Amino acid sequence: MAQAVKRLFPDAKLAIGPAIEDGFYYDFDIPKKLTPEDLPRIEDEMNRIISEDLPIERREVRREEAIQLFRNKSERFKVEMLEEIDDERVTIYSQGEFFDLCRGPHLSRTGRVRAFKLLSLAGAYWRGDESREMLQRIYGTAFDSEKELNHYLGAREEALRRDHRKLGVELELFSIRDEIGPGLVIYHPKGAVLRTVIEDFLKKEHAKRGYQLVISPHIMRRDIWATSGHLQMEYPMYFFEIEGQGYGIKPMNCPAHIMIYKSRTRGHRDLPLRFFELGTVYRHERSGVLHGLLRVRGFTQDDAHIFCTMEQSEEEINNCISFAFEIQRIFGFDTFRIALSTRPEHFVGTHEDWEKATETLKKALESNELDYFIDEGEGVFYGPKIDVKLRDALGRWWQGPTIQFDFNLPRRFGMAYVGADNEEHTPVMIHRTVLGSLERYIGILIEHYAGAFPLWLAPVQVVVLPIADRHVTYASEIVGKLRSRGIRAEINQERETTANKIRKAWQMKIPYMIIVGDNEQNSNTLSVRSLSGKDERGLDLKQVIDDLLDEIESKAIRKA
RNA sequence: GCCGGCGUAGCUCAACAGGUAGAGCAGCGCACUUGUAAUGCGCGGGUUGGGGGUUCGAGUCCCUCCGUCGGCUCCA
Repeated sequence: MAQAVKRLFPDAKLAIGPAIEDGFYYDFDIPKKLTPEDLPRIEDEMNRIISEDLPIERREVRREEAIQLFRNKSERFKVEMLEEIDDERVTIYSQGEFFDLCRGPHLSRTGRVRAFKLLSLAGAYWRGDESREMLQRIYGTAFDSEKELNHYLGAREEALRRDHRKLGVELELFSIRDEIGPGLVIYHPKGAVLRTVIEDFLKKEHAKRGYQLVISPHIMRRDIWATSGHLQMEYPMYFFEIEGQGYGIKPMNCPAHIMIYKSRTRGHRDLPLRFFELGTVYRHERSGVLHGLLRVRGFTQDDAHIFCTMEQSEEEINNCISFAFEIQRIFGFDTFRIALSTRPEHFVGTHEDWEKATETLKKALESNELDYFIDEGEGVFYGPKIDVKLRDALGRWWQGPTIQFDFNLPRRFGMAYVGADNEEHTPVMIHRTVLGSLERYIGILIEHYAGAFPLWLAPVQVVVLPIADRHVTYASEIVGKLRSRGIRAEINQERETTANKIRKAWQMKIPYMIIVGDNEQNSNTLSVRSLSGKDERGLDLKQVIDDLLDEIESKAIRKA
């Protein structure tokens, strides 16, 4: 591709162009601004290069020699890269008039490229550094056969169909509107039901495990954010004044939980203390990063802070880990990728604290026999953390739970407990979530299930469809009975054909349709049609209710 | 925030190279009383994201702001 770009745009300067998970990209500095219309042109040129079937040659040269080579072509990015490479020898691949610095390996000839497609254009900073120049990046992908390429492109379309932003509107779950503001979610009735179901479930599960529910205000004095260190870290917050006093909208819930801890003297027998809050926080995210429910400015975390002794911390973290995975499995996720993030460049606290905390997290992961990888320098400023990524039905990875160690806040807030030795000690603090944020998690669920939620989560579980007006009374009775058993049921009494009512229920991904006409009314039975199209007739209402309740209770996962 | 694309009715989209906006779905009304993925007819609906400019004339061209999409950086 780079060769094609160089042929079409001789002024283009090559930056970097690696292979990525499902394709490749290349960054260029081109005076002309590329538009999507340029992609087919570049593809044409690429096809020409493929049909030329140029041999691809690997050559090993001294670093100095390579620098000279690229300097002659005034490829400043390549020169910059070479100047920072430690190896004395580097490899250069060439094909026809084109050559590039690359570790390899490559195909033997350009004619070996089978199926490829350029996908998109994007801006990208040179070396990913915000302060460096913006380059133009071209994304593409390549496969061994047209078939595989088409399969990949099909998967991309499927992902588009499942896009939670699209489904969120179609299924009337939520919206984000200009008038309200970017990154601010309004939940419509159906979305609010979904969220409430998740919240109630979380509250119950936390109570089971010894967490205490707490609630804290959305705004807190500016000073407390100085104590916590958010101010000094220039955390992206919103600030304002009330009667001359500075306030900030909370971007985290920790200070309030710490205040609850500090509301009385704590002894070692009080610990561990586990405070859980569905805490709505606001963060001033930069406009370019907002993305549907996955990245918003206001969101609710299923947040908890555990205060304990150093000795207790390992067990507490173990429990957090098993809690998180248990819940994730119930929601239908069973494949994970776990990252342990270590000390970042900017941090508070001492080196020793960081090491101790990181070790504890490591030990907890290892004792749970979980595979993980180390994300060097990716910790939060206040402590190292474990991040869990979830794999969805389409094989994509999403940010899920996080468990963060914190030696710093307890010290900053002067927290203490009286130990068995009758001396004051500083407790250890653990921040953790099970889902992450409700907004993001709901977004992930929508995409994972393509909107067809398991019964226990479905905003509308059953829709009752009377065939004609004379069946409405009977249908309403059924709805009433379902509702009295806590089943979320609705009636569609539009004067429409049954086929159309079924189509609408199907579009709304309602798990079950109960259809009643003369046959059912006369025999006091029902017909049940499932979302997947299964059709059963002459059923008994009591039995249907029991079956529905069983399925809800079991939180069974259905295939989307 | 940065680079680029886009912004027409609630939704999906149309309107030749500038000549004062159209369709389907949805909504409303009427008819139909219906048996498992769209019944028919009719009606209403837009100061073309906001503001400014060029022009006799702007949805169309230019500037600017806002939003959004794809990335980068950042992140629950």
